[in-house]
Amino acid sequence: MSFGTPQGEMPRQAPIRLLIADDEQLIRGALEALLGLEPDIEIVAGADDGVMAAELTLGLLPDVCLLDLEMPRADGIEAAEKIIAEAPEVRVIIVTRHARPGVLRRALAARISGFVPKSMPAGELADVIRDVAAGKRYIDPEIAAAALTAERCPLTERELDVLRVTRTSSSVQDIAEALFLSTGTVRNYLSAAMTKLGAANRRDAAEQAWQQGWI
Amino acid sequence: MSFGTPQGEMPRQAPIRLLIADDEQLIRGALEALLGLEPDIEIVAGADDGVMAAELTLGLLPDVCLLDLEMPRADGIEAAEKIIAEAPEVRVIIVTRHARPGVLRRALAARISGFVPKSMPAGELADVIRDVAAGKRYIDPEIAAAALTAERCPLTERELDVLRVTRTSSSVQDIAEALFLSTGTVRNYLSAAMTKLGAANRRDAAEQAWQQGWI
DNA sequence: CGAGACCTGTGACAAATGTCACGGGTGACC
DNA sequence: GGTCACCCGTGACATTTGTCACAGGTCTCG
Repeated sequence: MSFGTPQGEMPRQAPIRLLIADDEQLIRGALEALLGLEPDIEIVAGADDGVMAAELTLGLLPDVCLLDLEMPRADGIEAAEKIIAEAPEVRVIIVTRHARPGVLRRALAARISGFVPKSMPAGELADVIRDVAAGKRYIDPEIAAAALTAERCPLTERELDVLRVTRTSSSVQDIAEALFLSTGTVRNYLSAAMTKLGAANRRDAAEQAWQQGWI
Repeated sequence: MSFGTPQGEMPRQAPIRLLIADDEQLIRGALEALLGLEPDIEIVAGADDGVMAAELTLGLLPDVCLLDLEMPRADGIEAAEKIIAEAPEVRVIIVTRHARPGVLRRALAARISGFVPKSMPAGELADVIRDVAAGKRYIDPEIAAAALTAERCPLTERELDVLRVTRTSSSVQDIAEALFLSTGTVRNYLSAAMTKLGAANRRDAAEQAWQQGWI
């Protein structure tokens, strides 16, 4: 378009090399179309899941990775951890549908550079990518505020374990077997968690903990 | 681009007028970018939810509506029902993340013209839109096969009602109050549904019925 | 060392849940 | 008219779940 002619006060010589990971092909293709319109962004690869995203990233070393949070095999944060551990110069942006406060904390702990919800206007995404490529950070202000006002987790490690399994088990018996505990112990943990969270039953408690991003 | 010059054997005079509804702005914007690249497609509006989609459609009368299934206020099928009832000449395509067999049946009953999963390659979407605009139908073959092999619902109307409420209520008492029934009756319906579905508890039964698209 | 938090377990109890048998009512279909 | 499916309810029963008190173990911190 502009034959590389500098336009702004700080022109970037090479285009920003971008990798996009999203398990929904339609969405990934649409994002590629959206960002492909930007002259200073070059899409170098697309990935279907977290494992593939990490592998491609470590091979191609793009400037920026756009990772969906919900993906098979490895979620966006797991992929980000692997990427940043082995190629810390790559900047990672997490995109998510349901932004839970605790997830942002997990993402920040993984040292990601950007965190945006899918509710963000499409026109702003390219600017976020440019900021991140330039070494800045971008955290969605709504989610950041929610994460700051959210109280920290009152549950113990074991209570969290039990709630985690609760989400996929139907009976206390199942939970106990999965964790190699007696049913009585499981019920004690569940009762404690329910009391702390003010939940009426274990499923509500597990749902609350999930919403908060604690599990 | 082509100044209206016929290019194919059956050139369409005017571009296809398209409305896109998706509650996630980023996705909607990306789809607009993707489809905006097609010279024969003109995006006339975007909507954030099902109610807004129906209102805009009835006002603008686009050729084709692309509706996300999961939306606030009214889901894609509810919006499609309203649109097709009042403006049957508008073609509707439903796009969905989790394609459950029963949902396809509901969508077909609403007389939609297209049904595509978000796992579809982005490049094919424009072709589907063209086919649909030309009066054809496009149903994703995977989902169609699943819908044909899926057995039909063994549950009675009332059992389905109870399972529907079960998904959002925590106790039998709540379900009974929501449906103006006695708790005993609710437990009987639940027991019957659980037996028919081979579920261990009411939540599993509700989950199964949901997965099948029966509720 | 003592206090306190956490992990794990038991036993007892009340409430919620699921199962079963049974009753009466309606409406459709043969 | 009889049969059948469905709707709605009751009552009795076993199981599951949630609550509570308590107890022994580890580990950390002052």
